[in-house]
Amino acid sequence: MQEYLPILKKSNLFQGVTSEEIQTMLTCLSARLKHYKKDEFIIHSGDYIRSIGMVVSGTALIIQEDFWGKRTIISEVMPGTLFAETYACIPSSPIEMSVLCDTECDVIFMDFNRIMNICSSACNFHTRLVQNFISAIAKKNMVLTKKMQHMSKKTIREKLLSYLSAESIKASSSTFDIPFNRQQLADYLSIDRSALSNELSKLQAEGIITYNKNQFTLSTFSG
Amino acid sequence: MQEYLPILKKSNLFQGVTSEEIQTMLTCLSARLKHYKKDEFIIHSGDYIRSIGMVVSGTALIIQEDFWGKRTIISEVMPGTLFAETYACIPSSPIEMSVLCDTECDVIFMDFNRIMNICSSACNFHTRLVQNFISAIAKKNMVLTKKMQHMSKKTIREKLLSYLSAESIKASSSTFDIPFNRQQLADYLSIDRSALSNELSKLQAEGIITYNKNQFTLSTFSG
DNA sequence: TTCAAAATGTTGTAATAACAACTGAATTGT
DNA sequence: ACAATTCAGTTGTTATTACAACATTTTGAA
Repeated sequence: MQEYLPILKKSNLFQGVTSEEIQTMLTCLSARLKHYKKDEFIIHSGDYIRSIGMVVSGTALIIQEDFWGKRTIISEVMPGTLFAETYACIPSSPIEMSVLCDTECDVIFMDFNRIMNICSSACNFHTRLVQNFISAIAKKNMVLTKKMQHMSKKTIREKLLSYLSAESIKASSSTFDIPFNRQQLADYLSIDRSALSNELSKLQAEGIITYNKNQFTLSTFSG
Repeated sequence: MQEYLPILKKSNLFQGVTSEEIQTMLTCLSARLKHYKKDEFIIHSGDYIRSIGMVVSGTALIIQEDFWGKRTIISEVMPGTLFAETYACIPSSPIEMSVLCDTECDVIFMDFNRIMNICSSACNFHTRLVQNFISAIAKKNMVLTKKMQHMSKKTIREKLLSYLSAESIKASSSTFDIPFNRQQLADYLSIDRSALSNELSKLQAEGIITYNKNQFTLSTFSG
């Protein structure tokens, strides 16, 4: 498993932990490495999850199948990223999505109970691990909540203003840069790109915002 | 603080912990009780959060103010419910919402670091507390992810089928009950109620679903 | 049982969005 | 510098949605 230490070290879970400490931890957690072929399932929808997984080589896809068998790609899992961690925290709920290898993959599994139950053998960095883990879940939570606030608005205009307002507040300035290009922003808000461009133009024409490329400015007074 | 033990006992955080154990824990966590008047702020947007709060009497509102000062109610906090817990996990991010008393409120605050750092004085139920806490955050995460999957669909029909499909899979049956009335379902999916009713009628006319009150059945073959 | 209120369904219309097709600007690689 | 490609904005058309107003059904209390 040592060959993957550089990736582990960069991961959110092991942030701030040295390579040596990681090695101790992996033993302490009885982490196990498993290899998967392309198109192989790592997790099937309906499984009860007791371990968290981290892809350390290759990429996997989180997919969901609806009642009629139609598949939707929820997200892509890159090396260093955890998956199934939410369901590992709630052992009584079966997972409602599948994890499928997009390429050959190597995955490290760590038992959730071992993560949570501080080991008696005095693994000093365990507390740090638990905090990183909680932090990762909390961050995901934050990202989802924020997105939800924009998405729950009914019109493109409202969605946009909600998003831009949040970015402005985050930047503590009425002028700020956004991290998306137009297509990405449209995807993020689940709207059409051209409709987005169109609405931005209108907002600018009405003097509510001004923008240039990815830099936006909100007007203090709209009238 | 003893007067609130019944509420604490029923809360997610202290689930499965006896009243005596809770009292020990509260001491171990140096929990403190604070009283607020109606319309008083418990948390201001921009604050850095180090404690999680639990309302034990009264109700509070989670609100957000946008760039132009327009307020939106995000949710209501009832007795026994935690708030600000996500931000407590990420001390470097200021909170982006405010918590405002809707009525007079009593709130118990517990220091996040004390929750996370297992006390040396051998408080046996601490591990349980941490697990409950993580479970609460993970559940919120699950709820948000699920809702997001429906909301990210573009048409009412797609949103509805996504929701109904998920409920069907959860129930492991093509026939199932939903926990919402029409208005609540419309609010949940951020769509208009009459448009929702209308689309349900069409789906039934096309033989894709059948329903009666809150019981729905999905058709295996749509053609 | 009867009545009022609440919940659900229906219809038409105006507003809004998606989509397609296109233009022009900006960016990139050679 | 040039061509190729990506990115952003514009326009017109069609599809979808919100909204209002009303009809019907269900519910619950008197």
